[in-house]
Amino acid sequence: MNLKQLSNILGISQTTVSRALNGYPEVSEKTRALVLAAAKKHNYMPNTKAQALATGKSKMIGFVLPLSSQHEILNPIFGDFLAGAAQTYKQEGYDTNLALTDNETQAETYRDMHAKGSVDGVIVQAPRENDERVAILKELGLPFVVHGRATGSNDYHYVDVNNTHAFINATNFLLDLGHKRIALINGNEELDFAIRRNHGYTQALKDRDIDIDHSIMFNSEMTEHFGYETTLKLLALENPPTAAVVSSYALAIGVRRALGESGLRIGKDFSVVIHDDDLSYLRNGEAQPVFTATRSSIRHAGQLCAKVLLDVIKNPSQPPQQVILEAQLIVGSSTGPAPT
Amino acid sequence: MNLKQLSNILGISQTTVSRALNGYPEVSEKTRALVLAAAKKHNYMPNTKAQALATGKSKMIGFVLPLSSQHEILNPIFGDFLAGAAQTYKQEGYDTNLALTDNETQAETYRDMHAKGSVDGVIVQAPRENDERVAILKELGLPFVVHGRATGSNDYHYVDVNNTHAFINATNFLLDLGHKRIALINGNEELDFAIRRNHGYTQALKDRDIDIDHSIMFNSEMTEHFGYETTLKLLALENPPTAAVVSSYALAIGVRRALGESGLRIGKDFSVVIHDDDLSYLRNGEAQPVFTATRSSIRHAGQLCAKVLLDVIKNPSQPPQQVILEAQLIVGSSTGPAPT
DNA sequence: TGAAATATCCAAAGCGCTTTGAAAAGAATT
DNA sequence: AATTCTTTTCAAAGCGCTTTGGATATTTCA
Repeated sequence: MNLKQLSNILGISQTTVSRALNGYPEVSEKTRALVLAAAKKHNYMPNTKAQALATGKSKMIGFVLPLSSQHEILNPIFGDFLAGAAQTYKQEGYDTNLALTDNETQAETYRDMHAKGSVDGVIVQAPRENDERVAILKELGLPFVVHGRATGSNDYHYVDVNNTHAFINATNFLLDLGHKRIALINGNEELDFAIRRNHGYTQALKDRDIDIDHSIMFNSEMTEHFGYETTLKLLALENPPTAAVVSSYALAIGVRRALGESGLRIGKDFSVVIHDDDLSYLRNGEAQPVFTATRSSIRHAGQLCAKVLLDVIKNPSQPPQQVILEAQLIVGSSTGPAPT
Repeated sequence: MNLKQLSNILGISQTTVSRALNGYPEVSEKTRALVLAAAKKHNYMPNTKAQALATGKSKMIGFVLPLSSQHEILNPIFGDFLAGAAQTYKQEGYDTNLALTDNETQAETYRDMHAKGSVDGVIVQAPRENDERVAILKELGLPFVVHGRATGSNDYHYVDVNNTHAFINATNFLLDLGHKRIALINGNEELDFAIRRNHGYTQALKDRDIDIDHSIMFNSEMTEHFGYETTLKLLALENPPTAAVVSSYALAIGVRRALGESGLRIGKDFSVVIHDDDLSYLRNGEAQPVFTATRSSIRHAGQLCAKVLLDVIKNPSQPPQQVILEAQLIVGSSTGPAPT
């Protein structure tokens, strides 16, 4: 069933049917009702391709998924973020288009998407220092918003968590419990959020005149395995830390495993504060949090990103919208006073 | 840059340019080379919408994500599956279209996608008993393949793991270690795979003349929390089991937490065999598996589903392609002889 | 009642591509 | 050299929609 057929059935021109469907005022309420009823009856829906071609808007938002760096992106974070974002798009009639690439051709993918006219806007994930994607998207004039921040320029739209502040808080929380030697287990240090978390951690220590010990600061892929291995290393030190700030729930699972195998009780012999993205699948407890954490819902971030992007699509030449979310400190059972 | 502009630049008709680009034989190699060079130079890519409209093929595969049932779908499994599938599509020039819906209108969403002409085929996830989606898609004539199986009819394309066999193996492994009382912690019992796993488990017990005790069989959402709670319940029984077969890694993390808090050593005091989807993000160990598991890569399943779907799109009226994958039993450190 | 204003509708063009059917050019055959 | 057969190219139609500009019907006002 297409427009032509529907208008034939109704004995009305395509123009009028189209207008009736799209809510234009120059059509009487009587015929509009007729049209709407017929459309529903015959289950008519406008062909999106034809619509896109005629209007010049594709009504699609693009996501680019890098394939090679599996751990960083292809993770539960992505799913939750996407769910939040897509949900928001949907309300405005936008669809979601996924494009996979290897890391090298990622920027190229944005260029292609634009050339092919398949999206009206895109979201940039996991920005790095001076991320080239930002430059390219600006050059193309394709609306975009960054989830996170790309250190370097600052004139673009983004939604980010205040990572620095979150990790200052996390570290302070442990310091207040009397911990003096606190490790950091963090994400890959090319990524902006990891850099900021490193900063927050060191900042908090400096503020209490505690020397930074780089041998208990770790940056890598945020896997369970890395959390596990790192914790074993830490415990094997001659002067092991009594606590750690850990950048994700997945890492923390590895930390807990290592502690368990070493016979240490979490929250008693060793304290852990994590950053909790509040993933719907991997919840940090239900009513009661398990790990003490700085929590910030990634799904909510997805919703905000989407909202901003839709706004930017509507009105492209507006000043940068920059949203900073504050993580909330929640206390679980993974922290306790420093052992004496 | 569009076809018209490009052909103007070249001084060649649109027809010839289009043919040159699409590899048709009725164009000389000389002009083809010219066209290709110019296209690359001006970064020309055909507008997908126009192409789709002209050809009647959208070159898009649809995924429907139910929103309300967060745990079951919006999880790492989905990400990995999608990555595998999308990777395969991409090789054939297909894009991925994501549609979110609440659970109730899920079938409706497939209908809409088809009416709007936005996809050439779809994948059905997490089938239930006599899943209505299968019926609808057949009625629409929209190519589809099911990931998993929808008990009931059997004349459709699917890719599935041999869940029954996997759980027979898992249970037997524990039985061989001398465990007599083995719990089952499994997914929601409306889902086909959970039903089959239940069958496999009971089958193995029956084969050894062990009575089925429904009070140590659990079906629900496969969350860490459910794993944790269930294990605490099991340990509180007057006659607690000495082992469990667990349907996912996430569940098993909860099981391990409960064991740890109860002072039980996993693989010594209590054995656990899991089903491991080999997720790229949540790996069950690296070189050495942590949990003893029946492993079957969900990403691989995604690739296979995609391959089948592309094949079906090309040749819609073929006999059902039905792929059954066998899970591989891998031995980790979560299992040991039954305590005496 | 007639002119002006307004409300309703429609025919046709155009979005950027593919593809048919025909024409032009070149090669092969007599 | 004239004819036939291939190869190469092109003009134009069509995919299903939106939208412009104009036509027709209806209402309003003098």
